[in-house]
Amino acid sequence: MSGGEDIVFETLARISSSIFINREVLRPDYVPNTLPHREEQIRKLTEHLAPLLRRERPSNIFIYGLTGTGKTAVTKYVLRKVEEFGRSKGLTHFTFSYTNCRHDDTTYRVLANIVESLGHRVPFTGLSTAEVFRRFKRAVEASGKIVVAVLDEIDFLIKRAGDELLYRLTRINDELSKGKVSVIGITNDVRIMERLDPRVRSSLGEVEIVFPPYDALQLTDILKERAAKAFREGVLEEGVIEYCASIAAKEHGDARRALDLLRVAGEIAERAGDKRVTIAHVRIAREEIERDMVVDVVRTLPYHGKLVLLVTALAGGRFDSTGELYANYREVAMRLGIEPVTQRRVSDIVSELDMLGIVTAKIINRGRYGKTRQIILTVDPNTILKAFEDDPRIGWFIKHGRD
DNA sequence: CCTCCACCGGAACTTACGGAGT
DNA sequence: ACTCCGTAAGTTCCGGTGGAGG
Repeated sequence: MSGGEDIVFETLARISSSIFINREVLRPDYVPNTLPHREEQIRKLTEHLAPLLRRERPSNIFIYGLTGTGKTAVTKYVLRKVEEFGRSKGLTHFTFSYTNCRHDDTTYRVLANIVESLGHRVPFTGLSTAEVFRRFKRAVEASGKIVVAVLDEIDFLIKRAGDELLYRLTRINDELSKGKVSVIGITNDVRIMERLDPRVRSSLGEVEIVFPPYDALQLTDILKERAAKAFREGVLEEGVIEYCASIAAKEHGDARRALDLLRVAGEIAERAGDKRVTIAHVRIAREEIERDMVVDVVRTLPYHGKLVLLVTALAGGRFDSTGELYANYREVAMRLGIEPVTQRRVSDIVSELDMLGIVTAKIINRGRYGKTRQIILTVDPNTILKAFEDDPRIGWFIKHGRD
């Protein structure tokens, strides 16, 4: 037992001293103290929140930008600073609430989350939405504060639940005698506004802030700054940062991707006991991230989603029409003795896989020969097949079932 | 310039299920 | 114990639609 303890301590000491000083600064939810190339967005957001200090309700704000362009980081950063500033002046009449609508994509859960951030408990199911809304109003009035509700990835909420909640949130100030509500909506879907009721659109779009993607040079700046805090001096081989930045720049300037690559590359070097992080480590990291993503998607997918993915991988990762995919899918489902779902449902599953980024589904028009979607895997088909090995039925099928 | 294919994608509905309030 | 409600997966029905071929 004492021997085991020694091994643990020795291992920890060895590992903790090799590569990283603090790897947390490379994690996607870390909010750094400086955000390079986002000065304009920070200034704009701060200006529009400034009325809080005069006890006025800020305008509703809409924030656009692709994934990994710093929307969430900038918002959290500014909110934190405003809060600090307010507290230093002894101001307590406003409060922020942050909800990620990817996880809470229903009216009920968003409201419940805001209410909880105001310090009241809401059961996670069982009440009617109307009841939760009443509790929300009561909570705001009881606090008497200006509540700024941040709805991150708001497109998930709109797609699943429509814009009714937003409509009510933007109009709730008329119904409140004490307290006020402002909304900050964050989205990476530029066209989501088109789906909204015109009244919601105009009131939510009072202020718009756009986050353009980073280019490779800007990504390099960001990585350098974080790397200085994350890694011990001199462990990064020449060109590693630039390599991560160039990969991420090709994928729509996603800073999260770049940071992930750098962190995982460091972890791989660490596990291997290497003294420096090299470009070879980054290449391995890229594969490992892809593998983890696939395993994760495969695990959480509904059953027929798995089948669709399997069929696509078996076909070499590509279908030129939904009809072709569906025919193959039916075939495999029958052979597994599973009742196939309708083509309509498969069409939705393809959209879901597209959103997860594991396939791209491009609409193509073939004139007389109709309009359909071309489905292409974004990852190696073998990675998918490997990820299915643990599944009892599908794993068996891959090994023995096909001829 | 119009047609018409092979789908796309919105909407309303069903079924099964699990939790809350009373 | 019973009712009400939300969620998730799936179905049925159906009105669009971009562009190659006539």
